[in-house]
Amino acid sequence: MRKLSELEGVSLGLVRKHQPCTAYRVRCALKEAPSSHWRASAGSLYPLLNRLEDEGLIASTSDAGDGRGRSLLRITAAGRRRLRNWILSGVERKLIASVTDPVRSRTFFLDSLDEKQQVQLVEELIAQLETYLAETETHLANIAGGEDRFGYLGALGAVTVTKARLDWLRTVREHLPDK
Amino acid sequence: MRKLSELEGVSLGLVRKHQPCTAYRVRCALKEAPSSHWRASAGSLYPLLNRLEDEGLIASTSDAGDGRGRSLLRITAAGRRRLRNWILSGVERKLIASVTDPVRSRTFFLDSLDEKQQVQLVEELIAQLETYLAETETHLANIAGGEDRFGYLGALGAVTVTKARLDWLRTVREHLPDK
DNA sequence: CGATGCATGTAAGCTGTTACATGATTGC
DNA sequence: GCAATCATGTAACAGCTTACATGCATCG
Repeated sequence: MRKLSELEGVSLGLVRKHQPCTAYRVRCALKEAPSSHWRASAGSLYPLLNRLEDEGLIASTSDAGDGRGRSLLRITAAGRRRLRNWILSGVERKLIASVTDPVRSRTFFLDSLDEKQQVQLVEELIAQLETYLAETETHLANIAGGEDRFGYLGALGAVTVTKARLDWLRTVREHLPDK
Repeated sequence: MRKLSELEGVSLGLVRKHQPCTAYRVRCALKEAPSSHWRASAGSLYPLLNRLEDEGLIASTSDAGDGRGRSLLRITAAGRRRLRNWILSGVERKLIASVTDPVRSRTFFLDSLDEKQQVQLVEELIAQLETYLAETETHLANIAGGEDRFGYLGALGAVTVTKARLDWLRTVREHLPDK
């Protein structure tokens, strides 16, 4: 039984959460959250969902009441088992440590810039991260009080981590000379 | 002038930091930090560095004193310009927001598990993250006091974010029933 | 009746991985 | 002399992206 990729796991979970729903709906769900890493391009999602259907993890029924040839997706019993399996696979060391951050990657080489540029860049990054933090907080506020407890907790994670990144960037700023 | 990929930017920065050094040395540098996302497989790095050389961003001189056919890499003036360019590209919204976290992705669908499994998984994740945090802290302590200021600040970022993820996971635990 | 959104898909490409293969050097 | 490390590379594939293409539905 092959391992599900990250996008496959997330997509399967979203089908379960929104079922019955179209593939298009899953795409939108992937794009809704500001913290979502996925571009959820049509080019990845449609073949991916077809693959999951071929493996019997989701089932589709064509919607007779709609002329757009759309099909409604549902997770199957086998799909639920595989989803649980995918969730439990999250304890692997490799996954725990695989948090990427392009901002942090660049910080390592900040001494390539002269001091004036360093200050300018870091301050700009702080401003951008503040905007992004506000977006994640708004999103969190929007889903607060809803019935999706774990959706809320996930969004809370995005806010918490963004705050930490911002704190850290401010520390970096303090290590640079004043203007 | 094509855009450098993340790994290209990081590799170019590492050549600059460790020059003159072998490609193998760059690979090791990528694997040293516990927070490094990159597997830095030979299959990606060697072709990548050859590409950077073809574009004149790094220069190699074969080491006559070594029979292993190894070559020593240095960054060129054009390479330094491109590296600065890559660092400054970090302010793009797309990059700011592209922080992936497989643990968080899975949290969204935790209601697929029964409560007992939820508690067990989250506690296991907390334990794993604690171990990982200890690794990043050890690494930070190892490079503290060295002359690489931004290397230290980058590693500090990894520790800060890991602490935040752990805090958040403990909050998730509190939302689950007691044992 | 035209713009926007819903809905699905293909083709080509980018960026990285794993697995395999080779050989020299160094230290015990 | 044998194992571990240094050193470089190729082939196949995985996973996702962008760009393109198509067409119906809905609302003003």
